[in-house]
Amino acid sequence: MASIKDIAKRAGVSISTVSYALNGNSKVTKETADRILKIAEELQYVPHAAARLLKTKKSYMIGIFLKDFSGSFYGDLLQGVKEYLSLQGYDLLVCSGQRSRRLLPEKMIDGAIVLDESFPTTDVLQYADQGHKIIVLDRELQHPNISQVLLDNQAGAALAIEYLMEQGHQHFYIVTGPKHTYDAEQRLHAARKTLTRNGITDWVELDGDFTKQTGITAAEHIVAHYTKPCAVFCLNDEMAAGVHHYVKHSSPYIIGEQISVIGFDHTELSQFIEPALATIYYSMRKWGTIASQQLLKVIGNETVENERIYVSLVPGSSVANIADHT
Amino acid sequence: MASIKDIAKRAGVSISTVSYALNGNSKVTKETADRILKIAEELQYVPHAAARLLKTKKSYMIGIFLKDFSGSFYGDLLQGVKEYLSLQGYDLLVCSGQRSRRLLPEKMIDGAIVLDESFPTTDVLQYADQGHKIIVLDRELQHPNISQVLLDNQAGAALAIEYLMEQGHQHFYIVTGPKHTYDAEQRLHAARKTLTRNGITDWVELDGDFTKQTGITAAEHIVAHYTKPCAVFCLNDEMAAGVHHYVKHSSPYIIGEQISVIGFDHTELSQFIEPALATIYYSMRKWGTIASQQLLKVIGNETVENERIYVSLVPGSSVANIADHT
DNA sequence: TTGTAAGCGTTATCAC
DNA sequence: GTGATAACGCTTACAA
Repeated sequence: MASIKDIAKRAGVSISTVSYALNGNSKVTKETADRILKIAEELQYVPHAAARLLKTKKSYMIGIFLKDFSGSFYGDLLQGVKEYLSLQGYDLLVCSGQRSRRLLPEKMIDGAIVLDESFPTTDVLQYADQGHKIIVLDRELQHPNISQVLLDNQAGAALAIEYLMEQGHQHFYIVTGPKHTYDAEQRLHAARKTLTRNGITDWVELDGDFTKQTGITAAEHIVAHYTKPCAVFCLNDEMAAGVHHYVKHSSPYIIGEQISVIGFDHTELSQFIEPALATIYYSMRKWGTIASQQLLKVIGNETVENERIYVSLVPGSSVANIADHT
Repeated sequence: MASIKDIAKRAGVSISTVSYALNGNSKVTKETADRILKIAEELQYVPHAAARLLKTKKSYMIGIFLKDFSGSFYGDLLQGVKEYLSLQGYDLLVCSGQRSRRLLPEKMIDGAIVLDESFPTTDVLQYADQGHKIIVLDRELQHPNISQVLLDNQAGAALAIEYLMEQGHQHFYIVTGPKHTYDAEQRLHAARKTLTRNGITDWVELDGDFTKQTGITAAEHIVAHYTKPCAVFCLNDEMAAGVHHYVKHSSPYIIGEQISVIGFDHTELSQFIEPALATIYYSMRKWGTIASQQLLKVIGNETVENERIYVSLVPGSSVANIADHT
């Protein structure tokens, strides 16, 4: 494990000269620099990241904190983050779990992107107070060292409900998401508001937690109490897939006829199932790109505005048009 | 940003006493230790990871290197790795891309798990030569610092082909995977061998690269040349989903009747589509767990045997039983 | 039981 | 242009 000291010895120069040469400092003559570089090559020299970091206080690594690694949910988001950071000379570390959160205060990473509701807000704020730069994707926080890049959940939920109404629906179910998570709460809030604003009172809320299983459980209830055509707004696609599956295989009803379903997130799954799931689309990749842009700006001490990721409706035959039937 | 120096000053002791207290060394009296701990708390002291690493040469971080973050493919694998490592006091960093590969030689991580065919074998070997510990999930390598945990692709492919034959099939397609990737090559090799061993010569290989799109392209070919019932072995589920989709929506044929399909990997998708996709199952989570167990053993300088992850057949109605028709 | 001091591998500020 | 040397924050003999 060669260090600059070894190189210095071999080249017959001092370690500072080696350091300069390695970092392309023009102080050192091209000749000695070349000689040093060659020796470094021979010795398979690799700088010791921790030592450099200790001195420079810049790791050029960014951490993104996720609740877990499950599902295909984050693939494109990560891809977006990674590509942008890579372009800017930063590395991405994907982290999950309590322990890894210490990477930020321990200064292993230059900044963090948080999409993990189990990451306590008090900790986020404390780190920010200590001068660490953070982008939050899952909560609203006002702090000079924190910036937000949030989904426009409210618009999405409104779009979903309005679409169902346009198709003639009047009887609704909402399958909710995990408590105390930003996206789920926002979606639920906007769905209620949109229904109410349109004078609709006939809706039932069923508990969900964004898993397929709770979609199935919700569907059991809906099927058991079925009396008339209804529309189900699942606060994410995964639950919508659960509803879809149960209705299709364990009920006499047909998705897109008696029972309509719409989801949220436009996951790959939603486009595979049949009939195709109506859902709310947004670009995961863009979300990631913008979040990382913001983070690097914050790190560079630029002031940034909070950003919002816009969403759009993807119609699907999982929603019946019953406008004529009313 | 408090350091042990600040704590020492405040507590009126030396930095070594602080260090001892912080690390629970019994040398220091409970009283002073408590006092120091309390001050550390007040000052919101967090150790500087790089400084500690520089001295101890142990980061207690493990890196797993993936080709990309796409798809839901790795979720359970990562979960398995993370959980085991966490139990053992290690942190997991999920990495992708060239730059991050330097984490290993730069000693930021104590070991690596590689599942990324674009990670050059020469680099892997070089790092191993330099004393770094590595587990490979995607190639066969003999080196004291490297251990392998490989899927039993050959058994899986044989199971798939045998299943198709049991169901009476005699006319085959194989949709292949990306060139030069271990899993794809192994699967293809075993499929050919199994067919040949059973005296079957009627099969056609169509190029694929594990994406849905190449499944669709393959399906176009199969449909265009359709003359008699046939069975398609896709070397992964994603392509099988592509075949499935195309046949279902853009051909007069029916999956599980004229055209049978079997995949590999037992992805979530495979169980959502209809008719359910026959496929080859293995536990991603177990793969991850075993890989991380092996890695920690290698790091602890234990010698380990290479491991294999076993697979099993998951029948599905995507495969027709045409035994009676022959 | 506590303090002193060396050292981990770099970078960076000075002299020379 | 090059070389000592201090410093980054921590651990750990060794001394007191």
